[in-house]
Amino acid sequence: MLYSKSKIALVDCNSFYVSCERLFNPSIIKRPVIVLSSNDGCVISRSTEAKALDIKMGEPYFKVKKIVEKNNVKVFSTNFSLYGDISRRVMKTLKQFSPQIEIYSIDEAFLNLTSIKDEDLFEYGNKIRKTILKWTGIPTSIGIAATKTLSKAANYIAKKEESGVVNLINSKQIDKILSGIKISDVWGVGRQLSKFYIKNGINTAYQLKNVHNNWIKKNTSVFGSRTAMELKGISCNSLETHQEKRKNCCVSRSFGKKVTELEDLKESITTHCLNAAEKIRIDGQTAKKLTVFIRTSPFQKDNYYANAKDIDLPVRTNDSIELVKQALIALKYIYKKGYKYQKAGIILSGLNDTDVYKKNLFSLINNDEKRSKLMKAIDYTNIKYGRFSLSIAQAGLKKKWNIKKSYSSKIDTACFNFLPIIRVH
DNA sequence: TCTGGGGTCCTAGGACCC
DNA sequence: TCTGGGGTCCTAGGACCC
Repeated sequence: MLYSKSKIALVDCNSFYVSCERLFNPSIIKRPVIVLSSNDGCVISRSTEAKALDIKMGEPYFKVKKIVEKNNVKVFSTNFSLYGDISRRVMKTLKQFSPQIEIYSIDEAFLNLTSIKDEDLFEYGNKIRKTILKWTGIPTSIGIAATKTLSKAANYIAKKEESGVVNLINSKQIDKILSGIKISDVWGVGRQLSKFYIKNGINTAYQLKNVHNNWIKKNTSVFGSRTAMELKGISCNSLETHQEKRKNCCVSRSFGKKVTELEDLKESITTHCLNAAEKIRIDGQTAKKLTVFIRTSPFQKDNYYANAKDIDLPVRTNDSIELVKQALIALKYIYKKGYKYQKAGIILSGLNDTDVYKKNLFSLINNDEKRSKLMKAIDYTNIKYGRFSLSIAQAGLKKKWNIKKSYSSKIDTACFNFLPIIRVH
């Protein structure tokens, strides 16, 4: 008989971006708060109070503006460097509770709690929660179960419970809890699968758990059957405790206002390319292929245009200057006059460690070394003196296409001026 | 007027080989 | 007129995640 003894906790930060903003602005703790995506486009984080006002996740900001104004909702533009920094603090704290941790996203992590006794799990979850709150100020919810999918489900329920912790190990409530979870809310079941399941009379997590294996295997992908198995308590997704390096690196942005000129597109592609190149250099990687893409707004059906161009790099590289050169060649291939462009981006792919770097016949050895030193100098300067202290002229200085950011808290955790002030009398 | 960004994995089908 | 069979590798596109 298959029996899984593993105990996995999913720790998930509540309304993470909102909680980060609240750290530096306690006056908004009880108020409805939302955080917007890049360009102030969509709602990507909502406080409980904002959820209660029926502001939906992912909704375009202009559609909820009325609710926002009427209810005095506090609005923030994204501040990703802040969220990244707080995230690192949370994860560092979590590691103390289990060295076997998989950082799953900026605001959640799976922990292996197999070494904790069953009867102590709930209390242990509580302790994790309290410590994270005390040390970082971030509220969390914790779901504990035998598989990742079940711990996700437990977490989903924990979000709604006062205690913030739900433990399904040895629980007699599992089936009851799964009955209360809509099929579309199951981890791994997206839009398409939901539609398919509902068509076949499967409406809850509990029903999916009880569907016969053969039917699942015949009608869905391995993905589908893994999810169903995990609901039964049989682990199919193991904990990935060491972080793999990324395989692709994409940097893209929508424009603050529509762009028509090649010159502006060149500036933005150059800027994105420099960012992407810096990212892969930091990870010690080089790219084999580069893709540039541009498109008009997909919501504007008339005169829509989207295109992408791949370039196989003659030599795998992370050299900004070489990458920009190739990116601009790619851009010229796909640029067409007469369109109002909404977004542009670049993808570096086929990433590999720099030491796998194989010089081929076309590489000029001396030049490579000089360039590599130059890149190191650029990265060092930009880390020390701030982003874009050193750039190349093609990236432009005016950047009139640059993104909108009207509601930024401008908090920078690397800057003393933003430290909260505590007055002691 | 205004609709994010960055990832991963799976699969089908084509290219290629013997 | 008749046009194999089986295997691997690669990639684009779809689906999913946060």
